[in-house]
Amino acid sequence: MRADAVRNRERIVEHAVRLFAGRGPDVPMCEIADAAGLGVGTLYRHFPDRRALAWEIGAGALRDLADFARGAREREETAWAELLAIIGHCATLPLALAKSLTELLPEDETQAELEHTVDSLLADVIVRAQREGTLRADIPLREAQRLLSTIVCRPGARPDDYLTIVMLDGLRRGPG
Amino acid sequence: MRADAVRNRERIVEHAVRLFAGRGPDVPMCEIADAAGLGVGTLYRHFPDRRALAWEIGAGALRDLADFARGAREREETAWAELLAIIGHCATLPLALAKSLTELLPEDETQAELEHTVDSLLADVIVRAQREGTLRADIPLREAQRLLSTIVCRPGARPDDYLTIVMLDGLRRGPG
Amino acid sequence: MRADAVRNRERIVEHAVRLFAGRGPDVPMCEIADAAGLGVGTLYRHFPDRRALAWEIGAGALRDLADFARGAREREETAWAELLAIIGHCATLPLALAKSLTELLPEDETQAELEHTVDSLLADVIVRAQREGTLRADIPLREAQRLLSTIVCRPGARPDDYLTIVMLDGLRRGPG
Amino acid sequence: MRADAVRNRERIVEHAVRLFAGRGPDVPMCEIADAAGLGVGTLYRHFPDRRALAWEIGAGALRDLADFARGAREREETAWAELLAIIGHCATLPLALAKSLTELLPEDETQAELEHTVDSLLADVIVRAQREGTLRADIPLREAQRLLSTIVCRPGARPDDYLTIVMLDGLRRGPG
DNA sequence: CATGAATGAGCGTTCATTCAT
DNA sequence: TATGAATGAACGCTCATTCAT
Repeated sequence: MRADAVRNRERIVEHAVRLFAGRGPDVPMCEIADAAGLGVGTLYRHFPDRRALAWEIGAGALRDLADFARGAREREETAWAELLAIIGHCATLPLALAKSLTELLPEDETQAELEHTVDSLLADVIVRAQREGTLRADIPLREAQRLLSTIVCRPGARPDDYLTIVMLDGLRRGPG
Repeated sequence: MRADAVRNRERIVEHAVRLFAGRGPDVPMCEIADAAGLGVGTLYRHFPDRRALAWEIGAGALRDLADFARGAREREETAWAELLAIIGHCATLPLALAKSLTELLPEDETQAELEHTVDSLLADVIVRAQREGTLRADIPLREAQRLLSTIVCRPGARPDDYLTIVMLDGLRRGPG
Repeated sequence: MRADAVRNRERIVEHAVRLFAGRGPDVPMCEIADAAGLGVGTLYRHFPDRRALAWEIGAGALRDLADFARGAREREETAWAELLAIIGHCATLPLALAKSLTELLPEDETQAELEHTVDSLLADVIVRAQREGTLRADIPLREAQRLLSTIVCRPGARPDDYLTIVMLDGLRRGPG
Repeated sequence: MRADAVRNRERIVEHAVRLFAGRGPDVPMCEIADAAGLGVGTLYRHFPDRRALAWEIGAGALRDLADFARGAREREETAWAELLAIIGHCATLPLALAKSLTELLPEDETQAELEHTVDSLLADVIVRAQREGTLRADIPLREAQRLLSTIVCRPGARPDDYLTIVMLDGLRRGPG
């Protein structure tokens, strides 16, 4: 792929993220193209339809998250610390956006696989944190996953906002 | 207003709630009309545009919430119990929907006033719960409001789901 | 017909004239009804459709014009004076409106007959004026009719405005 | 702009003139598009709404008129001859149409300017014709302008029809 | 490969007309 | 008889997508 084609693709994603976030999931495709300084045709060459573009954004975030989660395992001492790191990192990703975009659009193979990978990685940290006694153990894995993903996919989530703090306080150790 | 017109109006709102919730804020107006077994014209006679319909739904939920909050104050012994009751009641209202709908649409007088009423009522419970020592006091009022509204406006929020439980555990008494 | 029904009918025509004139031939029927302080149903009881209402207005003006033209013949000494009187009277009728309304709508029996009556009366004055030597005779009857009707059906026509004056100067006696 | 796009634009205007003239200012936009052998979308790409299309037509006529009036000044010997030439030329322009279209639609900057230009050019010829003694001088400039524009913006105006002839006879020299 | 013109299905909305109340 | 609620066809306009240049 030619260097400028790569640059174009990146420009598109970049501006799409900005516009989707700022103006909702219905921004006209041609505004995205305009913002990226390209013709619509070029946009459609890179992404065959709106779905593809949306998913590119979602996939990017999920890939990034998966990478980070793998790295965290090596960097951090405890599973709890991993969890904190992951939550912190999530705030830097357009997860709320990714969620709203992928919710709208029907699933496919790759999508399912990537989401599954992320789920597994999270499940892994959760289980280990519960085993090491830092994460309360009275919550079923499935529910813990949903809970964390809800927290982390809020629009405007920050790693140190009150909701996150309170939730972590509620999650630490256990209800006793 | 004629009896059947009232019934029609109710049918419209009812089906609109269902469809907005199930298919997002962009459901075609004519599908809403169809679902209610009416012509589009009838829908538009009752609600001059999509905004009006959306706001009817949002306003309905907020009014209900405000009524309930006032009632809770008389029924419950402690502010904490009030809070639990309110959160429980919220799960019966289409608040996530209301939020997503009103976010889309520009503000107006009544809207602002109603939202302000709800805010005040919530602020009131929060402050009293902090005073009585059941709600942790290290969270500024404003932030507590945002936090609660985030919890309660989640799509699919339930008064007894894990997220709510954990959050309440995190909120009770304090961080110490 | 009951007295109030007559009053209603008159009110409708009256307000229809005002609204057609002020807001063009597309004013919604229900605005006309509103303006007359009646329900649409009542309007439709009196006039089966928009055409009927439009034609009522046109017919009213034409009838009035025909009556006046007949009267003028008795009151005035010369055909030229009749012509002046008729033109003067036309300015008091909503002729421009009538024209724009009847232009839009397909012809019918009565309509044709009434228009024919008016045409005949005008033709009569024209011919007599040409005979008596006050109206230039180098204009074919048909053309003179069209010319006069154009002058007289202008929106905002006045019997003493410059266009009328100049035209009458051009018409008097002849080109020689 | 691509060559075929230019052609399309011209085709649109051309058919719009025909249809507006034949069927009034409310012809459905999609009929205009159909007549031009194009999709509605194409029509709307060239003219963002009905107003824009209407104004294109009006502006075209006014521009043409202004150009012609300037040229006439050089070509003709007397102001009266200029006037005749201008009136003759007007009959080739869709002025009645332009008038009916621009009446419907609110003013803007360019529109006002263009109309002002035309007014000035006409005023100029009128004043000079009155000075040279060929145009009767007992009509105020403003009124002469209105009078001429009424004559010339009639639907179906012809430079040699009786109304024009009579009016010119009425205007020549003076009332004496 | 990039462009942006063309397409047309689809949605929001209006309004003439009908008819239950 | 008067009313105004209901209807739905029709129109203006948008935008995803295609494809000629």
